[in-house]
Amino acid sequence: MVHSSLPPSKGLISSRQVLCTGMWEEERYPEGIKWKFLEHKGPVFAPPYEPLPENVKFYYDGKVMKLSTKAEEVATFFAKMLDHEYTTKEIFRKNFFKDWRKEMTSEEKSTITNLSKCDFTHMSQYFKAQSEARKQMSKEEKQKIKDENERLLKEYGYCVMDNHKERIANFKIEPPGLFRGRGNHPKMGMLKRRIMPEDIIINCSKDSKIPAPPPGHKWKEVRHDNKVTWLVSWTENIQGSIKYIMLNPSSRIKGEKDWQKYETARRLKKCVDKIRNQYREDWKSKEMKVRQRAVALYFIDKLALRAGNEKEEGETADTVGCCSLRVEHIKLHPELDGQEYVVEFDFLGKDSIRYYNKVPVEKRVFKNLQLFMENKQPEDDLFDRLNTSILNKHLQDLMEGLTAKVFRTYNASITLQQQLKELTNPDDNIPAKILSYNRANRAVAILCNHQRAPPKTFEKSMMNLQSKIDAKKEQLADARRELKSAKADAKVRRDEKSKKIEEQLMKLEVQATDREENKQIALGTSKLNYLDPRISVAWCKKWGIPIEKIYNKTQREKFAWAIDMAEEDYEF
DNA sequence: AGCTAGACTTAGCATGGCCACG
DNA sequence: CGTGGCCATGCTAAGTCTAGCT
Repeated sequence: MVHSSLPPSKGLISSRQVLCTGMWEEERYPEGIKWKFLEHKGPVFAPPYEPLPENVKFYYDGKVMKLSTKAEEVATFFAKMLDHEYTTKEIFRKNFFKDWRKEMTSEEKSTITNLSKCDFTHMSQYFKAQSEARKQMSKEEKQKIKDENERLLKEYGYCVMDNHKERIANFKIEPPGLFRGRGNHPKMGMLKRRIMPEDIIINCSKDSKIPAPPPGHKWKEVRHDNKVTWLVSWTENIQGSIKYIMLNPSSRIKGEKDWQKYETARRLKKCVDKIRNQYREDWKSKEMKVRQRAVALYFIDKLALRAGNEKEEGETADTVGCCSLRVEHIKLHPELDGQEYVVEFDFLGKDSIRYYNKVPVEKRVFKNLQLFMENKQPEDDLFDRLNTSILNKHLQDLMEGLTAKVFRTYNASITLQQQLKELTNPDDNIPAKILSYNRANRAVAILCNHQRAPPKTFEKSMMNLQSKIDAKKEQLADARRELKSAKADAKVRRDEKSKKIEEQLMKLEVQATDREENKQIALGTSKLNYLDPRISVAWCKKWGIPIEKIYNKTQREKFAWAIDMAEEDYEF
């Protein structure tokens, strides 16, 4: 209804044909041109601050204090987070207080000198009551909000890029608030300021209807850059980085890019043996730089580690990837649990997610690691002669378009394909086959270290499921007893009933197994970002599994190109 | 060669709507 | 008819990588 005026396949099929000849870029969009026409309505700004009602009080040092609007707004950000552990953290409090004071009037600044004397509890209670009231709203009131959201989406949520009406991913500007980084972030608690039209750069085509800034305001800039895909950008004040409004994954421009990514990974498949032989040779190189590069690449390939760019110290949480590993992140065990040459990894990766793994490696790798660690302090770089730029330049020489992250995509996708082959039992019914699919998916998630903390309700929900299973077992026993005692003419019907219950039981048991195995593993990220969707589509076709069992609505939209093009014999 | 800005992908967590169940 | 749990979705932080500069 709302998406492209053309079926999703149309543009893609024609570009596939040109892509295969390597002409796609040149033919449709010469030299990095991303579009010819781009029209949109601009961003939706965060709602303005609504001052608190008079009866909601803030107390300083036990006394009521009326705050200026600006100071009050920032105070409400803190009050809304009061239940969170991080409002007790020193860094969070220090950063918050510093930024809050900047918003205060000079009188406020001279009075409010100690955060510990600030009492936000009344404000906090007010917000809790508000959110409670929101939950208690009548159907009509809720519907009204829903309608308004839909209207907003309809007006601002779409753009026209070339001949397609496309969904925009994030057309709402991020509201102001307190920055919460992941892990031990040095900037946690800082004030994320309100974005104004004057901060906004609009990107659209010259011949489009240019979006109007809100009354009384101006855009920072309107530009017409068709070498980029974004519609709107602004500079964020915490890290000083640029934020963008871009298209939804279902859009042509994102879909084609995604497809290209998997095609690059498939090209790696063709030369990965050669590359592996090469880096194994390089373990013996006379040059330290070459050895380090070769060992790092081995880790990236074998363990699906991220590249590991350098980060500015003190600006972000202390996390690492392969090239930025430090001596303190690995332990060498000449022998461990009956295995030789074991490397024990323990470090924080992206999003401060812990990577912990004990890996037996080849003797040569082990000896090299010992060499790299000689005469170094724990906080020294393991690969002191290497960085991602050097590594990627090397990879580029091995294969056009090859970078470190392609190994993750390649290894994830090839693992899924292998595991599906290995685990799918042709005689299984649909739920059992889906369990096999999820297990294959799980193997990938483990490889990519996509872990999650077990859901808070995990134990409880497992118990609920188990009691459902027990009840179903009872029901089955009853049905069987009835079957036995039934008269001949009722037997067939009774038998059918037992069969149906049996199937339901089986389904529940499969569900329990799946959930148990999935306790600490997140499948979503690999499914969305690493697994060539054509593998899954082909598998569904081959075994007669409805695609809806594997991909939800959003995922089907994102992977429309694959659903459309992959046949059951597709090979990654 | 090294550095930084810029553009784009990948990531986990919070939220809220919906549906099964009592 | 209300409630509790689950999953889809939204949000935005945090990575990767390139291009362009010095």
